[in-house]
Amino acid sequence: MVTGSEADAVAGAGAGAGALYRRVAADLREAIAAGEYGSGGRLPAEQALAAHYGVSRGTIRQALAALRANGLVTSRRGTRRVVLGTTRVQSFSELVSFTSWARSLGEEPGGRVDRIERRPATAYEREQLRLPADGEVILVLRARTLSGQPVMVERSVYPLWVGELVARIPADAVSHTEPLQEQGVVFADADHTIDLAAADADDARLLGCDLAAPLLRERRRSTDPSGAPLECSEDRYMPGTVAFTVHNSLAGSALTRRQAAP
Amino acid sequence: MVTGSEADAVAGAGAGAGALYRRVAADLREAIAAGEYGSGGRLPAEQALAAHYGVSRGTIRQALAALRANGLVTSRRGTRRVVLGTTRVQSFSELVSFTSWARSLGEEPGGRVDRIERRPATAYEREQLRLPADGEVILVLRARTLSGQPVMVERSVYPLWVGELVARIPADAVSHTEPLQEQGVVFADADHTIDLAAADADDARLLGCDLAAPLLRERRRSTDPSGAPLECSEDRYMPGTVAFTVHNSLAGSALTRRQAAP
DNA sequence: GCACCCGAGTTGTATAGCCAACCTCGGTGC
DNA sequence: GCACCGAGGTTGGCTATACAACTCGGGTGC
Repeated sequence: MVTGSEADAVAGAGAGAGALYRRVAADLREAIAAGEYGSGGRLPAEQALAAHYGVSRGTIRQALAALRANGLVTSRRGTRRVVLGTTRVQSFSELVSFTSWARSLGEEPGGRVDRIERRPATAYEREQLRLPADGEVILVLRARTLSGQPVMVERSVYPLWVGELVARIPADAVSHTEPLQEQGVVFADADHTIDLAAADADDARLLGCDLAAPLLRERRRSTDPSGAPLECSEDRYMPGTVAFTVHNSLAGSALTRRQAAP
Repeated sequence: MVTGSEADAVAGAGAGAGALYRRVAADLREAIAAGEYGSGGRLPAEQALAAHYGVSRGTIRQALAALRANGLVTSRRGTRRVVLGTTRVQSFSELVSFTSWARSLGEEPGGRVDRIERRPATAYEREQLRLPADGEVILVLRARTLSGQPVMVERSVYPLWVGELVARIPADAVSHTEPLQEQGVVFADADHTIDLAAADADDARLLGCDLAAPLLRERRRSTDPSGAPLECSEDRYMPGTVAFTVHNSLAGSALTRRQAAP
């Protein structure tokens, strides 16, 4: 947008997310995606945007910081911001949840629980889930499909209080995060580690690939808003079905390279 | 820190990076890494930190936003921040540059240019590097080692003005980004796509693996501070040598899942 | 003993203003 | 034609303030 002459552009953009700066950010995202400034084009100055949206410069800067973190625009002292790309940005739920990701692509996601077991936590799991020495966990092994095609095997390890909720979900439920959310279990932060793994017997059986076939592996540890560990999962994807993308920049980044564990 | 009673803790922490909030952030990072608040412990309130460091609450919030983006602390309305992890955070250069990453781990990085060619850009490269229809590029194929062991094959495609600088670097130079930086070529933003690829003849020869062996692939597009494309690279890692880690949260994230290209 | 409510503490959002650092571009001088 | 300089425009950084929204624990009332 940023074309009209009135200052109520934000109100006109609809009551999106509550915060003002989020609505401004969403509007700018749309404008960029629509190619309103072109690729490599320049954004209006902060002051101009502030005047247009009828908000303070601080609010505009908050909105622009979000766009910058997503790799949509550059940002350097002395020059107007430059459009880097028009990449559509996915919401957090599309990241943590295979289901909402698939749906946002127009694909038909599916899932089927293969096995649930309750057992003592391994040392690794105790550390990740911050459990005591005699802590127990619930492991859920689940095959995930895209339009009927098996695409990923998910091994999620939950602390008991979450696992017991998960165990009550029907085995062929498409989504697990949605029913959990309804019961007040909210995923807020996640750490991901991406590398490569060889298919074991379960993977081969559920994905229909050979034993020891190479798979793209994503290990994930999720916490709720209070920082309490909710889940510790290992997902293995069939090659050629998904890729992970990350943006980072000089001014703060979330991506790191790591030496693989032995 | 946050233990003394004086307000000049920042000055005492040494003249690190110029900006105040960066120094505060660095100091808090250290304190967290030292386990000063424990894992799952609570940080002091913003006001307390502001008083301690002798800065305004706004500056403290800037510092804390950086920690939060790196997944070190949570952040929700109504409660003090909670320490999520003590993950060491790498600088941007350790991400874009294999060399500084390896050095920060105490490993001995190496590199050897295998081949340099100048050729017309493919359609994909023209789009990524924003080149005209008859644009040309310089391709550099390079093997990278860790303590002598071949670990990664790097295929970097540069626009001519960068490629000509790269071509002047000795074939066995350890780092390419450092000499480039000295000549004013600064990497500021990068988009990464991570998936899996099969080794081709070059990979097999340089890495000593079988043809079609599975490799972890990272495709990268880097731009300079003005948003001008600098590089468009495809790196292939031997399995078990590196993993990529990412943090994301409800409040803005850089990671996305993508459907693999056909 | 239990549910409820209220209030203190804390972070989120928004505003306003100031100065420094920096980039760009046009004009000047040679 | 070329190098240099400077003015204006723009973002980065920092401060101060105010209020809203939320968490959590303790006290009250039943």
